[in-house]
Amino acid sequence: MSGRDSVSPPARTDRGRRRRAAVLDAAERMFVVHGFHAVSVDDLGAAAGITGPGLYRHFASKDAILMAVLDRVWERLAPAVTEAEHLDPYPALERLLVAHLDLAIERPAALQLLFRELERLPAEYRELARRNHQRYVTAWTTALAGTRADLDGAAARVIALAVHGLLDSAALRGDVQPDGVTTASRRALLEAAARRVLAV
Amino acid sequence: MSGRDSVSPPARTDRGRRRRAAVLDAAERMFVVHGFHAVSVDDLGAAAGITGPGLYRHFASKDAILMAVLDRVWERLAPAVTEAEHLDPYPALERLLVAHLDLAIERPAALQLLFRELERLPAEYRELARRNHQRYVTAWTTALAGTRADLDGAAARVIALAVHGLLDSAALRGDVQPDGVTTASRRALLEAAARRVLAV
DNA sequence: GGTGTGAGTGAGCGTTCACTCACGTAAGGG
DNA sequence: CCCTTACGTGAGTGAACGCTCACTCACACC
Repeated sequence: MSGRDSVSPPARTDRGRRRRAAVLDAAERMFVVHGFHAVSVDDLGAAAGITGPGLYRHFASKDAILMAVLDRVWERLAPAVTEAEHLDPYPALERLLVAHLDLAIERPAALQLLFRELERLPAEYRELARRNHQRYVTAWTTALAGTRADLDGAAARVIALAVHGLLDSAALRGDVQPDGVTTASRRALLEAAARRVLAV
Repeated sequence: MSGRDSVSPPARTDRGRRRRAAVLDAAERMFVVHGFHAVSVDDLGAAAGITGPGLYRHFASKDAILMAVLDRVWERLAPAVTEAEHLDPYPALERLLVAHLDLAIERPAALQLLFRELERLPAEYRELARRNHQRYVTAWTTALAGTRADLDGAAARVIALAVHGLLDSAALRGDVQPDGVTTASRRALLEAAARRVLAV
């Protein structure tokens, strides 16, 4: 992800940039809640304040909107991954945990979206997205296996994915269906739960 | 869930029953992996050995197939919930954990399907499904709050949902994208992780 | 004040989808 | 052996979808 041109005409004005961001915000939320196929371009446009076809001034296709959403998620994660790859296992794990927790609280389940809609992306992009996701999981697995002598690589991978599921889905459900828990205390609860699983 | 007639003509022959089960198996897997909207009735039929329209001999609609899948999941869970509601907190939590773990290993993420596709179900059925799901979460929350003095109800609910996410998504990813971990050891890893979060 | 450009609209095209219908077939009880 | 009935097919229908197109509007800049 990240970088493909031809995906959308670059925004040239402030208004264009704001609209583009509004579309991505709406798309991220709606894709997560309803699924990509269930959201029509008319729905998307309406949620962003324009008509459906108006989207095509900002994005080349409906697929391109999904790709842009995933790009934006990855851009939030990439720095932590790069740092983690150059750190010792323990600080690496800390860095990754904080990054994922931040993202899960701020953009609930955007990562789940990546996994869920992967199959329907254009083939070339899908490979790129898969590689990035694998890089992310590998960073977690390496950091975890390096801090827990009782886990081999395969087991560490299972645990890493379990932690992702823990963070993503709990954050998502709290977001979609408010449950009277403040963001701060949800964050604290999820961090504590994740740390128990990771044993750090 | 469970119980609605008019959803499908009742199967009258053995062949009919086998076909119905085959359709549900295929639907559960495909809906989880690709999402309800991305799976056409022709796809579903083909996966079950018949043509798309042939499905309408066994189910009243595509929605009815989804409902039947969810019914089947709930039937697996309902006994544990009923039992848990009449047990002390600790044995109740054990019972629920084992039931969810079994389901997560055997039918990965079928419960996630419930949550994911809830929005698009017919309204009356959606309410029923929501109530059942809430009953399930409430059983977890009650059992957890009763065994952990440090958690109030809202916090226990967050933790319960976190455990569900942990179990469901890790089991799903292991199923969709095999990772060289045996079912038995995945189960053991997930059980241990869940117990750490629950502190039991 | 005309002119070029980015942003947005409304109508409509081609395709895909869920679903219907008329018809064929195979199996099992009388 | 036939006749009923559940099962399955192939062709077809209406609706919804993604997307294109012709056009309008607002605003910058010479």
